[in-house]
Amino acid sequence: MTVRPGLTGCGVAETLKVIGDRWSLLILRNAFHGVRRFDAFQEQLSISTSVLSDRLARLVREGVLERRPAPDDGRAAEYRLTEAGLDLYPVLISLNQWGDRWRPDPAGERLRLIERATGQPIRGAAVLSEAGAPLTARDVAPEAGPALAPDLAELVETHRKRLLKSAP
Amino acid sequence: MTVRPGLTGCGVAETLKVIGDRWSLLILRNAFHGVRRFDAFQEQLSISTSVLSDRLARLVREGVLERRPAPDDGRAAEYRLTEAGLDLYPVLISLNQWGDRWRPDPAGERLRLIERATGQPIRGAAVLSEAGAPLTARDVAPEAGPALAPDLAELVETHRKRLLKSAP
DNA sequence: CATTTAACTTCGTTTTTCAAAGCTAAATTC
DNA sequence: GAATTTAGCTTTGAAAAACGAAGTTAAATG
Repeated sequence: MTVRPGLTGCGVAETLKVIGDRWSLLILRNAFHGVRRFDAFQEQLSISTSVLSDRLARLVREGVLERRPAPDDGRAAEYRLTEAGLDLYPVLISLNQWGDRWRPDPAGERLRLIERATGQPIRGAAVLSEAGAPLTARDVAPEAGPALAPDLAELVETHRKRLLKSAP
Repeated sequence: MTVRPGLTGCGVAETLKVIGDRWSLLILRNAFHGVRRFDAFQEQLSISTSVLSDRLARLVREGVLERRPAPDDGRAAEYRLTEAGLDLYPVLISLNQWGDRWRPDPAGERLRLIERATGQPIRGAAVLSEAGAPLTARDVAPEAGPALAPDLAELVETHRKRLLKSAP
């Protein structure tokens, strides 16, 4: 996970620096399913101890998981989602949604997500307008802010101008 | 990107098989910013030609990008987002949103996303209830469907029972 | 027709990732 | 309280991936 030139200065790149390897998101998926212990993660994912150890340590360092001693066993540790970790929920839900839609399983549904308060299935992840209406990529135009990486900013502005000229 | 045992049978894992490496999401980010040509991707990302070539071919094979001859230059090819590719928009927006919130840049905003129809900034990505209200991870309980990987299903059901016993 | 350009391939090297085995300290069993 | 098991790492040699540089092909340019 070395930092490469040109891969910073954008929210996507910054997030991928934290969870953009092949294991972190699967570890976090399990964390969202209530997994907390080293051996429970390892049992689920067929991941080697060295990699799991490394990934957990990194996620802790990045503030996504919190490591605390297990209350019932002095050897064991619990890894729990922090507020920042919980805030990755839309990422996981949107990944799950895409997989369900574009890589469906002929055997049927994989995961049903139910709103606890009502017992109803949730609608899923969406990009929303200020008014709360769902938006597609075509409905949105990006604008470079002051902190955007310069080469990306140029790209974004070119794209924005092109969008302005085409049909809204 | 070898398929590992136990990393299938879940929407998240299926999606990560397509875009879960270090480059694909950055390539797609640029595609959403209007980049279409091999050399334009390469200029933006500091990626080697061999890896870029491989990733683009994979994304085409997976149905996320479409490769077509460039209309203005017989040598060149254009890589454009397919419907499936456009449908990854919530993934990218939620990644961007997390990066902006938890890895802010002191210099200010990076990317502003504007709804084209209204000119207003968008609200962003969210997980929604059936009624359209935003939900956090704590508001949702997962339920295993018939196609969920068996070991994950066990986990999910355990977690669901635990949730039922705790405060809603 | 010689040169440049777009988009790859190939190749040898460096970097990263991996699985398997070993380690340590706490808990459990006898 | 010695022996064994367990949780959670480290270490290590091997495998995989990514890298840059050079080579390839076919179209465009001059």
